[in-house]
Amino acid sequence: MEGSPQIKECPECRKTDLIQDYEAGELVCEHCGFVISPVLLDHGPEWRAFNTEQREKRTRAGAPLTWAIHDRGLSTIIGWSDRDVYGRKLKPEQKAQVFRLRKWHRRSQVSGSTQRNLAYALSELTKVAYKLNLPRNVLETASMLYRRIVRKRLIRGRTIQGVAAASIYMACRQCNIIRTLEEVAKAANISKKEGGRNYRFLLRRLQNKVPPVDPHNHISKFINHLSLSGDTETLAIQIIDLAQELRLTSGRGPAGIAAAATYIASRLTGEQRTQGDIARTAHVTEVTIRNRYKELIKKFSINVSL
DNA sequence: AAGACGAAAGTGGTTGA
DNA sequence: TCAACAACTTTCGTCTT
Repeated sequence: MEGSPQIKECPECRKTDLIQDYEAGELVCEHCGFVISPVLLDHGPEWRAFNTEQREKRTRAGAPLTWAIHDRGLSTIIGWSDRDVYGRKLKPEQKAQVFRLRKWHRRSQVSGSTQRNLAYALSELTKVAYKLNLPRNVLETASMLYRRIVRKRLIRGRTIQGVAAASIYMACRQCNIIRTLEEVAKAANISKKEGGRNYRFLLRRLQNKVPPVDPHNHISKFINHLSLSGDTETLAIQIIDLAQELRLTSGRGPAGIAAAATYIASRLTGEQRTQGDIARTAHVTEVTIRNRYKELIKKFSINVSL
């Protein structure tokens, strides 16, 4: 994997208050809001330490443990050079022994069809997560899900790509990272339809409780994309709060609600964006935004002259 | 001329008999 | 398995700014 150079300061305002926004998959300057890089990779360990004691306890040698590699990243590899630890050449009989060891070591690592399947699937998960700029914990969650699916023998009759995409999507939902089914399906090279089918299947069989998408989670993404101000964001969030209180959100697509709230907020703060612009970032149509926001302003009776 | 509006027909999925 | 249904989309002609 090619390494991206570590960016330390904002190219816009030269400040170093950079924030890693994993939800949007972006590196953002806290000072001026400049989005430095839309591609963000998490190279950190899988744990976090909040004080020195925890740091000491958790720090350890070796790569972080991960669910995303079939043996959890715990492998030790037998080296290929025929020399011992002191760099001396091995005797012929030792050489033969090491050769046999290597052979069986390699065979034992990925053994059996389930293991091979798992290894392939987990690399597939990693690829998809990488394409979608997902944070580490989503990939870990997806990998865990996939392991459960394999254990329950639910793969039969389904493609690895399909199940992998569904796992990723479910993991996103559980971690409150907003990615549409369409985005995930595209990254996994399958159709939205197939992704949806697999996802529903998993939902039924795993009996996972997946919280419905909260419209709030969409807002910051929309605001960023449309380069709107914090005021507008606050306002949009308030609008959604109100809408939820008035029970205007149930049964409606959360993206549509969030888009409508963003639209109203943008008009109220005078930072107008067209319905078309918002529709494109929200992946809904103008008509849906219109329907939602008509409903909203009717019930709100805050008939600000929009 | 661009954007907003709304009617009408179509789509894909859910539900309940 | 099928029909009814709700939410959403697509398309298109009209109105508003």
